[in-house]
Amino acid sequence: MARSGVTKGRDATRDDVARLAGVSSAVVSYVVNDGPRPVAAATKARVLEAIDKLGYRPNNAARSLITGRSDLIGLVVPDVENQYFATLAKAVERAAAKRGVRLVLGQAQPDYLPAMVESLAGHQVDGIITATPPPPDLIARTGRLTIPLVKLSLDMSMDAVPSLSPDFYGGTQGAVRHLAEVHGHRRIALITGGSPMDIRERAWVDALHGMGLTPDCRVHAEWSTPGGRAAATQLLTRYPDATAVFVAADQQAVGLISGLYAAGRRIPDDIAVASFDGSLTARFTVPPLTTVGVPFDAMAHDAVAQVLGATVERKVYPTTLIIRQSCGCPPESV
Amino acid sequence: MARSGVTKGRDATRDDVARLAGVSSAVVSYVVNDGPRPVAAATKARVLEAIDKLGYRPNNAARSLITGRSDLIGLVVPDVENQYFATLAKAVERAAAKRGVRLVLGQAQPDYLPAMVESLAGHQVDGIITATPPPPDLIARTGRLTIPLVKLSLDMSMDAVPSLSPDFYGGTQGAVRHLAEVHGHRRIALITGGSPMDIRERAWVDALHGMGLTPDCRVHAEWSTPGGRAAATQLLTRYPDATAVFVAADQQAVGLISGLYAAGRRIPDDIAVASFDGSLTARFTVPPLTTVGVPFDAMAHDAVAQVLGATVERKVYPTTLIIRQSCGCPPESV
DNA sequence: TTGAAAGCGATACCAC
DNA sequence: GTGGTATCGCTTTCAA
Repeated sequence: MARSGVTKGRDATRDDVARLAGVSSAVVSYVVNDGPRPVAAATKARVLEAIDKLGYRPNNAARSLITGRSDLIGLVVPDVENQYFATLAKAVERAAAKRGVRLVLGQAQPDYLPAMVESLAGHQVDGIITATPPPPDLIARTGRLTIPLVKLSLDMSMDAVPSLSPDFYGGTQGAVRHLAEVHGHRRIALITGGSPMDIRERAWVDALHGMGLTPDCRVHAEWSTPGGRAAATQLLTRYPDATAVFVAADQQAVGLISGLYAAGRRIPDDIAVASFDGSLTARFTVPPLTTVGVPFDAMAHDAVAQVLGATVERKVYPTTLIIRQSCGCPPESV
Repeated sequence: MARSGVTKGRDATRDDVARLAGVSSAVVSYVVNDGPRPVAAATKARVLEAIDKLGYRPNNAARSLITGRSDLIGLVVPDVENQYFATLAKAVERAAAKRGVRLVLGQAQPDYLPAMVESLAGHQVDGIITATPPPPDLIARTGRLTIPLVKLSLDMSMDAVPSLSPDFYGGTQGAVRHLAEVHGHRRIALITGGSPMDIRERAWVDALHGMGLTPDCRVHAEWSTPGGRAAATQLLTRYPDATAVFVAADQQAVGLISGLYAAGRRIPDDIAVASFDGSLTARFTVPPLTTVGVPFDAMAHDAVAQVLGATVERKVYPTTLIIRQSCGCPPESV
């Protein structure tokens, strides 16, 4: 059978290297880890040569067993196919790689999160970052949890789990105001997937109230592109007089645009759209989507640092309104 | 500091459980693994109770050390943010989870693949699935490679690595023929990111030749949405008379559509588009994209099975042409 | 049906 | 500067 590579039976171990180099296994360890004891240059060279010749590669399981660290962190998302989580995963993987840590990716809906956490913990990950909202009884359901857990890009809630998230409130308000103040819309609908009154919904309500408008056109839909597509129908049926929409996630906005287009509506002429996330896809919709940009890299960086021991605790990241054309701004206005 | 969960110092070990249950640690093992020796029902109950009370969770690193298996497999992609790889990652994660295996996700360009493989191997993954094309000297550059490696959704090439891929050739031909035979196009351009003459390019050439047409409008671009966007300009400049395009990847098609739209072209009226991948996003472009559907789940399932020991070797998966409107077909033709 | 004990591969402390 | 060696948590023969 054509297994790949040269199959030399069992991998070389540290003892093999020690034997070939004519040193003790401890020395091999010192060389591999640059410490904790010094090694003579000549000895070191011999060891390195042996390592190379044998194709020796330290066994992380063994190392992990004794050090208690695995250089693995877990990331849980509901669905990586969703562009938003894909972007998050990319950022987290990059941030982890920069620290020499590998990412174990798990997909789980909230219900299954406790089991997923258990599973990852069993694999000795050094920490877990979750973009899937933890059920209230997470801790109860996972026995004692001795490994760091941090929520990434989720509404902050009352649970004890540290949380890193974009400024949902401020970002949303900025976008809604842009629609009203720059483009003069008075009937600005909301599409969200949030549980009753997530932060974005609250921000939309407050923003409209603040401008003397009435927050009465809202439709809830799945946090996904098909969900946004379905929302288009709802919107058109229930609020035919809305002239603008704020969508809580780019993914939904993509579906919304598709639905609006299918219904013969023009964006932004018939209806203006602004959204939240600043995902890659928003640059390439037709027309390009005005959206609230989220600092994925900074958040991912801090999330990794946090589960790995630094203490960031909870933090809110500033967003930036990315103006494109779905809101009614001209093409070259950037 | 507000670390999450109850921190009870060190996790409970199998010995703790044994002590509490008043049995030997071997018995705990028998219970946890349902073998290899039988355990009396009463004893088992006591052990289970102790496990539960202590929140005991087997240490995978230790287990891996002795069994040689880690229940971890590696997946390498160039970029998970790219919708195509996100879809692949989702499918592979699901397939792995079904077998009780977790996924270690790595992002690496071809150049860095050998190092990534080394790193994953160090983490004792049971096998590696790569959607990043291996450089020709992968084996040479990774020392001996004793772990299963399989290429997923990549052109088959001459290297020794087993490969699972969609029917790039047949799928492409089908789409190109559809453009010509159903819609009557005679000038069908190609946009691809392939190295000189990837399979899709060859299929496009052959298909056109087979119909007495000339394959002379081709533009190469990055395998990404921005790449597709850039390709739009190229296409319009160099081949203004092309009335249809076949795009080698949905990602590029999304960018192309965006670029065409920005240039004031109507799809499919001014120019028809068909693409390859059948990704989620293709359903929601404006207009919806006609694309060659790839059986992601079947491929992912087999890839996991293969790296885990079953022997599928190499295989080509049939594709299906998903007719939507970018090619010129009517909305309700499905 | 249960227990004792030998490792799996690597780290790090303690002598030399 | 280098070499023994106990130890990490678990699986699995082998005896009892």
